[in-house]
Amino acid sequence: MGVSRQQAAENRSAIVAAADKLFRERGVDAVGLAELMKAAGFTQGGFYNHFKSKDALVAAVMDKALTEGGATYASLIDNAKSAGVDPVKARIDWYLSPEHRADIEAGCPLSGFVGDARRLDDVARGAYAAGLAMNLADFAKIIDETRADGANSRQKAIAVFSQMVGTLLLSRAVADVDPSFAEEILEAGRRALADGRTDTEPGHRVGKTTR
Amino acid sequence: MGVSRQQAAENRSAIVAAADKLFRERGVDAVGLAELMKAAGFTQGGFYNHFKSKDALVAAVMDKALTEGGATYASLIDNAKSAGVDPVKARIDWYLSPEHRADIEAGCPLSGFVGDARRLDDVARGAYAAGLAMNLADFAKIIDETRADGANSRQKAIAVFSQMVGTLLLSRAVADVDPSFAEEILEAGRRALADGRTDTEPGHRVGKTTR
DNA sequence: TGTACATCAGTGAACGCGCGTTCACTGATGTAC
DNA sequence: TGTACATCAGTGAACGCGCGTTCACTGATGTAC
Repeated sequence: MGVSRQQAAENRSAIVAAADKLFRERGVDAVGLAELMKAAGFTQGGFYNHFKSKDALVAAVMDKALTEGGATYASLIDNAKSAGVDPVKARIDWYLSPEHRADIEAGCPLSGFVGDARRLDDVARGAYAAGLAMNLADFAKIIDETRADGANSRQKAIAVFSQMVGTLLLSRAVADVDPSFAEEILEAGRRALADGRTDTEPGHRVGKTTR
Repeated sequence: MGVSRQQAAENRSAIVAAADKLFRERGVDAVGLAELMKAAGFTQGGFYNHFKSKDALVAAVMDKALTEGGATYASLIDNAKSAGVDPVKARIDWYLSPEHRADIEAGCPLSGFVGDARRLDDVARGAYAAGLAMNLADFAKIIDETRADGANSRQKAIAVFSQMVGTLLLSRAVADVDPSFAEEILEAGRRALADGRTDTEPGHRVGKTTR
């Protein structure tokens, strides 16, 4: 239909954004290209002007979701710091909130795709692994900066993030069927991380924090 | 072809077993009934003698995997107890082993299906939630029985299990692409749970356990 | 700056293929007498 | 216990459908002169 190069680039982004949303919601296999292109506001045939295959789109989605996720985190942490709030606690509280559990589409892609990553093609799996590595490095850096005892900050970052991911996923898996069970899981995760943070907290604060 | 009732029941089990394996490996959507029936040793048409739809099979798989998973756990714990080993530690060590990470097909179905559970139909989701509830109740009971301070055993069981699931899934997600990263994740999870067990350990043992 | 043409992001129909499901048929198993 | 028949787990071909992908075509954008 004749479209400027800039418009074409924006259209490509719209396709990736629609795919990101639909893939997390229903899984990559369950979303067809016709439906996807329609959701992005186009007709089916245009897809191959932007991507050479569905796999290429999946890789692009992975890349965008994980890069963008990093940026979202960074601003969350900056806000927490400038508001004088403990950025580690801010991150955990957001991660294990009912809001984040409900918002799969815009939530953490590392959780959203963790079950699928293993089954995707090489490029997409590489993007996932790179995104996770970046996220953990960020997290370890924050722990280093805000904790008196920064020793083993990377190991702590991995352990805390694993706890966050496991808690969120289990809570999500049962949320539709048994909401109070889902809430109990979230709460147990929050408490464990609050208690566990005696390890990673500044020396003068020990024990539970009140919420 | 004329087959006894008992043989038919065994054949049904073979279909469920093949589906369990294939669904975990590649995802429910990626496995077709023709391929599935062939893997179980039958032709495509026979499927509907046993299940009224693919969704019904999914529910049956979920039910079988989670019930059976409970039984496997129980025997693991019994063995640990009779060998004089801490059953909580035995469970964690097995869960976060490279062997369990590699063995998705026969491993913990709560991890194997956690990413998919949300997207399955009501019956399958219900089976998943019930399986998780049973597993956590079991785990809490073991903590109660083996720990001096059994207070909040259910909350501890949830938190520890979430950590196990998150660690295993993240490790699995990057295992193909970056094996040493995957190993680092597993190790960080093991250490966190060993340290964290100061909470759930008998009073006279505090601090890291050597491995 | 204006004209002529190549580019390429769109459209929408069509392709072959494999999906879940249905069907007519087979023949040993299980039942009735 | 033996015979006659109904049952039903198998087979394998066929169904319509939606999938990922390809194609011929359109026409505004972008480029060459």
